[in-house]
Amino acid sequence: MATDRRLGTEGAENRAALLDAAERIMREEGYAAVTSRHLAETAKLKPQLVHYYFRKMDDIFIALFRRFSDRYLENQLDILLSDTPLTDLWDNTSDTENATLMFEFMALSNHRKNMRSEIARFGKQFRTTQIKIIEKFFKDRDISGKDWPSIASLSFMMEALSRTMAFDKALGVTQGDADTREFVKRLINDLEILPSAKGADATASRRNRAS
Amino acid sequence: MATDRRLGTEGAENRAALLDAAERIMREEGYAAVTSRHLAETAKLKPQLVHYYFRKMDDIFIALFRRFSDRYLENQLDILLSDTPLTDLWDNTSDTENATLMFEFMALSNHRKNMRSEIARFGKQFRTTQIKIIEKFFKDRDISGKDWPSIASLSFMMEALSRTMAFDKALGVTQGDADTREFVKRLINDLEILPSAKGADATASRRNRAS
DNA sequence: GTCTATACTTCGATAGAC
DNA sequence: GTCTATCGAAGTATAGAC
Repeated sequence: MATDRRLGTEGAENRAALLDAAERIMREEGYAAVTSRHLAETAKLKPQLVHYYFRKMDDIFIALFRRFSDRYLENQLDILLSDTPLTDLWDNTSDTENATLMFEFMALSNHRKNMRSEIARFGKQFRTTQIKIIEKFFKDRDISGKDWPSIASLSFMMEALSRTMAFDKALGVTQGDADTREFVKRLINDLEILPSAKGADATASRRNRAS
Repeated sequence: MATDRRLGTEGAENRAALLDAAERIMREEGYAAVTSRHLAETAKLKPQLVHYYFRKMDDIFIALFRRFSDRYLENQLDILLSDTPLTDLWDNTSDTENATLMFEFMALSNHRKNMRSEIARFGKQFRTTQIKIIEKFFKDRDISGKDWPSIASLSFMMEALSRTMAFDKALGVTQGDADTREFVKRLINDLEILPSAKGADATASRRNRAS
């Protein structure tokens, strides 16, 4: 049975190298290309080392996702303090590199079921913060809902549009892309140009963001 | 080298059984689980038959995608003649089964590069028809753009929202989901309730679609 | 026209050496 | 604490039998 087999330490250099390699392979060739041998080769290490640092292949994906999501969520928190949170939120989700990787993780979760809960947890946490950011923004500027969709809905929409745009771009499907980007950017721009209720005039410090 | 090895005929029953099995595996376990042995087992056939009907594993995915996309596009064409094209378009893209499968194909295209062009071609064709449908709808009802986004953009947005909703649902991330669905449904409903310019009153024949 | 026997490649994993 | 020798299982693919 699973004995007391040795395992590499968390801080080890080679461990990080393997994670880096795994991330690269996932992005460039898809999760299914992350095999112990291919991974080792990419990291310029012996294949057996993969199983020294990660007992099972699953563990690589888990560790990699943790590293990815931790960074992502941390990054997202900064937006709470931003002057232009909507723009930042939009740019953050539109980033092709991240979107590609996230896409692979989502696909992976359909293949390795133990990844599901990890990803779902991240997704919820991400959306929750996102909602907080928009809420704060609306409150700061005294923007009321009117016939707008709810904040949660706005949050979802922003994410859906930017994410899909990133996916489509990767595939090469571009109809409606530019128009939508412009439409959203203008909407965001118009909203962010409103002075904050807190007193400080935000418009002065803002660069012109007409795309 | 690649000799004149035999190959099963297109109409063969076992061939269809293999495609069915492949589709099921893809949906339930992800594309990476479609291996010759697992596939054969699912279809209750000997593993070697896989390579009799599909010379390479790639060929299965190509054939499967063709079958899928042909049906999908055919289905989409019917919407052109529908009384309630927006609702149909929305429902069509929201369908979880199809969305899941499409998602897998997209992920697959990052792993098997020869799938990319297939999928991109489908994506473009799908979006093009979608744009035509909305164009026709707007024309029929004399709806003018005003400060609306362009038709291409509307098309993109609808697809993005419904697709993302289907993905998120599969993952279990639901914040903003219900609100958005309601928001879009109401929007669609309001638009479709307008009488067609062609004379015939469409509203009479329509069921009440308030979710 | 349909299927099987078989070869060869790659994968994940562990026990044990340094 | 780090790495290697090695194994059994699973993967793709082809030549040849029915």
